[in-house]
Amino acid sequence: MNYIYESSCFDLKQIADSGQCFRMTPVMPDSPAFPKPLTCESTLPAYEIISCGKRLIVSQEGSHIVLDCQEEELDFWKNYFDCGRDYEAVISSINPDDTYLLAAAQAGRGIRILRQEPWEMIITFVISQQKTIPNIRALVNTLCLRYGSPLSSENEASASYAFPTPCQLASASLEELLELKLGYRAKYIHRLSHDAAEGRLDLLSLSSMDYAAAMDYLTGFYGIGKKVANCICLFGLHHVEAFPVDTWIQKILMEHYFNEQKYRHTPKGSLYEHIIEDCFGQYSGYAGIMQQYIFYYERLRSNRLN
DNA sequence: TGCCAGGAAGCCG
DNA sequence: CGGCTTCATGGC
Repeated sequence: MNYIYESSCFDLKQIADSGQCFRMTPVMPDSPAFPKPLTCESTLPAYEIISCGKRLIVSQEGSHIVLDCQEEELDFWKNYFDCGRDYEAVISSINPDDTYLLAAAQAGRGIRILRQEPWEMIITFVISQQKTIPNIRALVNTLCLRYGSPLSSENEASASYAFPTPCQLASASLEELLELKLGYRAKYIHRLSHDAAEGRLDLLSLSSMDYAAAMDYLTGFYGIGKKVANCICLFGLHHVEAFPVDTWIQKILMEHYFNEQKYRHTPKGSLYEHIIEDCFGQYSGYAGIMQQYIFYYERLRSNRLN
């Protein structure tokens, strides 16, 4: 069934390119799942998304977002896209002196911070370390095909697969994971799967924690450092105050927010934290959204969006 | 054209 | 701070 959601701050392609979700699969116009266009001409991007074992076909024509899903799952998907938040207001709150952030938010004004499954985010961002985004996509997809459950479908050949549960992933041996070219991340994934399957990593409890507690909890596990924990918090637990610092963000902070004089006495180890506090602390409680704008913008300008 | 060094949404010991 | 899996990319 098709449902329409209206928003001027929503862009499927920007969301797909924003580096938070690696399972938005473009649906080809020749596919039977491709949505019938509202108007005759525009048949632009359509994507399939699987989350929590649910399936959505989503497409867009201007400010009309077409959600093709079961009626009882509509609220789930609206929540997934963070439809309860006023992104117009977020952008309006940007400090007018910060011209870089203004430009970034303008370029990525259709970005949403998705509410993805915590377990999927844990594994996805453990995989992400020292990998390119296309590479991450391929690896996550492989895990789903190999270990995930197919969703109910007429023909099995074109079935969509859910992200594997902890138990399903734990069924893979370390050698098996190494064959998938996961490299040194294989041992992290192997142990995390067993931790989750056997209850040492308590996903339910994790979901009830606030940002600080979740960071503390997550970084206690093998293979999860501060950066990955922040990504899990931001994209899996919707702690939008989380501000992951990767190599792109480091570059941006140094090029656009660093001041030689101001930080000349700041220890190198805490430099980024200080810059973030000084420049993004004013967006108290939602700085992570600004992080996404600048991350997307820098990659867009570098022509690195694939 | 072919090769190699540097780097990729980092983390562990 | 060195090491780590693999591999697409850019410079020479």
